Amino acid sequence: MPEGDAVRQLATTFNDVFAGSICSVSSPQGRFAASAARIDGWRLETVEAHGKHMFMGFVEPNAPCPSAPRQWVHIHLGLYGTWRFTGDPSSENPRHGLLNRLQGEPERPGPSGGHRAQRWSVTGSSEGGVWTPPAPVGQVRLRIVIDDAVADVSGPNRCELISDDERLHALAKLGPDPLVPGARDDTQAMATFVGGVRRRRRAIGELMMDQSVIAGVGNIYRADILFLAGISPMRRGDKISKKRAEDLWRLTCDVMNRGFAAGRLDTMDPEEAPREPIEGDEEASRWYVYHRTGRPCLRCGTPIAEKLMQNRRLFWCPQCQR
DNA sequence: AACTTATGACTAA
DNA sequence: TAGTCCTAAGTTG
Repeated sequence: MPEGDAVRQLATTFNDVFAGSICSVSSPQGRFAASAARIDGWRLETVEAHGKHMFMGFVEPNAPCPSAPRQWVHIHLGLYGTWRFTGDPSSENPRHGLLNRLQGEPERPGPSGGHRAQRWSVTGSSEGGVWTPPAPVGQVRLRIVIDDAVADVSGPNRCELISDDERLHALAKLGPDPLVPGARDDTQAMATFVGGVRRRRRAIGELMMDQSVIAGVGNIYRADILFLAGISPMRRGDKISKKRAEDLWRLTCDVMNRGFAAGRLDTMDPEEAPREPIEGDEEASRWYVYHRTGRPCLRCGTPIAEKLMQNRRLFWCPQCQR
């Protein structure tokens, strides 16, 4: 159940642990079997994230020319897709910062840090120096196995094998991604977002979830970022000033990058979090308004409101957001 | 066993 | 706006 920060984390994990390796690709569940067979034994070259979409680029290991076309596995996890990872406990592959960490090494800072929200375990059987991953659990659409790690995805909304052109076509439908490095100060990206908002009469609460306006924002971020921006989710895009829209872009970059760096979708500024957990309001230490219907706003005490917007639950503070 | 919920997005009407 | 798709976990009976 990811928003853009989690998808970018997943891409980072794949680049850290799986990229460069020859992969056994299969579909234990069967629904991706034909496509999996086409790239079984290929090398995973690179993994890219844009918004909630992930593209895994595979190349033939003995491709005749270095610029041979890739085949991309295009994954969109949707509402409840998940990846599960398992690593060989005896692996000493230095790429596995993650595995090292799970075996007790201190956290590694930097851009590759923070995989905490991912489901990793270190297990499987080893005989004669050959690691065998555990059997897939549940409905595994796609399994990718390398020498000392396995990744299983279940429940993806989309899982398809596509060409370079098809990938570009998918990317063309997406708005700017606030998690692309440098996005905050990318005047082009900001202008695209600001234009996408101010050109429309639709409510900003809907526009923030529209992946063609801004890619990667989901139901938690839209609620809490609009709270932090002090903007009512019902305000029409064309009724938002240029300056407010620009501030909203920078705020979104800041908040989502914090979530990405932390490996956890928390929007709360630690300074503002309640000093002690509030009975029956556990969300209050993570989020300002998300999932806090009827609870007092952390800033003004007004009960948090809820209504359905585009069939998703929307939360906001009627006092703080105008 | 049935029902509800979830950080999503598409299509038809 | 309603229906559809994808899956697992939690709650209710």
